[in-house]
Amino acid sequence: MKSTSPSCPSHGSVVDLSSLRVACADCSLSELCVPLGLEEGDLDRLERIISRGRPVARGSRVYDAGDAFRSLYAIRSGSVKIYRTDAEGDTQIMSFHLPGEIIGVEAIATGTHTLTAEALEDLSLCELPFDRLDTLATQIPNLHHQLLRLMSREVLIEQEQIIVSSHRKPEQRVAHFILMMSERSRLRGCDGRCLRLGMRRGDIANYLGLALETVSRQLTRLQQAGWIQVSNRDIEILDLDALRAEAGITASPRENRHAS
Amino acid sequence: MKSTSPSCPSHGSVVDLSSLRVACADCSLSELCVPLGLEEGDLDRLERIISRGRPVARGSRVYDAGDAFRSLYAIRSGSVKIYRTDAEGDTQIMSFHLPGEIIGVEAIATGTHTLTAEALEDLSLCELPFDRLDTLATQIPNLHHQLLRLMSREVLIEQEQIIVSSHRKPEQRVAHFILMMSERSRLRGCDGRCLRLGMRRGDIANYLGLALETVSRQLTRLQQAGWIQVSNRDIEILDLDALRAEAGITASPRENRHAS
DNA sequence: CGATGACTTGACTGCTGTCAACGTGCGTGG
DNA sequence: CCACGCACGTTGACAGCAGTCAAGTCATCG
Repeated sequence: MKSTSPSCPSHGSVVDLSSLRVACADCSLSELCVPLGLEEGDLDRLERIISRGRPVARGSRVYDAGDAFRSLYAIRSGSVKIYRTDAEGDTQIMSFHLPGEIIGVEAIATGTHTLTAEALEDLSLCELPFDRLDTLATQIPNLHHQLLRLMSREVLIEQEQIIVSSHRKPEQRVAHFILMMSERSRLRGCDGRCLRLGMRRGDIANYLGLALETVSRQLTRLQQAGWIQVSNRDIEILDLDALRAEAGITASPRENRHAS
Repeated sequence: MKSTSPSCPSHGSVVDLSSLRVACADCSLSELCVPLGLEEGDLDRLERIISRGRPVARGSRVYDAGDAFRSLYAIRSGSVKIYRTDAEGDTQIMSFHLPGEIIGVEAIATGTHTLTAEALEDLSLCELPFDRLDTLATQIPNLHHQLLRLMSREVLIEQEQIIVSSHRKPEQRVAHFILMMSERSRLRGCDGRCLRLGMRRGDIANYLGLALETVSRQLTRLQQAGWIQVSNRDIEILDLDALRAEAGITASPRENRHAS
């Protein structure tokens, strides 16, 4: 089962540390992040409240369920899994997040985190204190809109997940998962054909509501069909159209989901 | 299989038409709706942009997928199902909504409705033009917060649904569904022990990602166990604790989900 | 009162979860 | 540098449950 390992430069190389101090305007992720659509001066004011480059080691938490909600976080590098632990002690993974994405939104309503965000790899984050962000939003209409859109987008993403996890069969879920991650990688500037999954098979299975073995079997099935090339946690997409067909994707407004 | 029909006054009697013109402050649903937390004067300004009492006949649409997004709608009476139709023509029900709840939030990000909202019964709605609401929100910080919380709550609700539909077994899904609807009825002032479901079995099945027959079987099973009493679309809850146990509910922050 | 659609119940099949064994890669320590 | 151990991943066997198909019952409305 040894195969030509899909070797993409992707994010094996973490963001250069020297870049951690750059301004939002110069950040390679700025198009994905909050500043979108802001004027020069407004951007300045926003930047003043953001603290950049907070590092989080793999396995550590960005925030824990039960923590008071203080900030949103923008991921600069690394990836995050967000999960909920119920009273029985089962954990249920709600989402994975890649650089350029903003996490913490779900806590705005309650003021308390109900979910836990854990680093799948070493992270670097930008912290956006919410009270100040909120105050600023009342002064900068564009920022206000950006916040609303951010949350509305979250709703859309979750709707997609509801459909996938309640109406799709295992093969469709796995294919969809690969496509989704690929698409989001592409937004970050990666190839899109190649992706490195930061999470274990069990995490994927949990996220998709499947058994670990089912995910594994589907991956080998997709590989045997020639649609993808799997090597450990690296996946190369060989036949995008076939995968799309497999996922049951037709003409959904995909560009609206993780891009702005 | 004929049974003592659970006869609750609930919303068999629709809201008195004469009440449709009342101000938000006098509306029995005001605690569930936007005005929450607003000052006297602010409420006035908000009310001026709301048009009240738009009727929608059962089976008609409040908005259609593809429509331009113009307004949010608060439900005054009746119930709504919101669904998505994919390119294969399959419809997938995303949510049901009861009086006091606000629909349309998911379209804010894109500016276009991606879902269709259809009346399960005759409806009366309040329309909240979004551009004016949005403008007002920049002037009234509390309204701005209320909008954010509204959307964040939507995120929480959908998270719950993701968990239920991807991690729970059929018996848990059905039990959970009954509890959820009951809880939301209770917020509207109904008994909570009795509820009338406006939707068909097929709708419930679609929503929960199950086969129609599975829903039916689970309902009869719950009835045979003595937890509930089913009579057509009326359901009476006989043993709340047993149902909760069945649903796998333990100590989730339930009060944060549909209440403010 | 009949027709139509909604719901229930039954029989059966296929798929997915579970359990279990085996393979593989990686890091550690000798 | 190699050997070992451990965690992760894959593969196989099997059983149970949910989906499908089909028939039958019930409610609603003209």
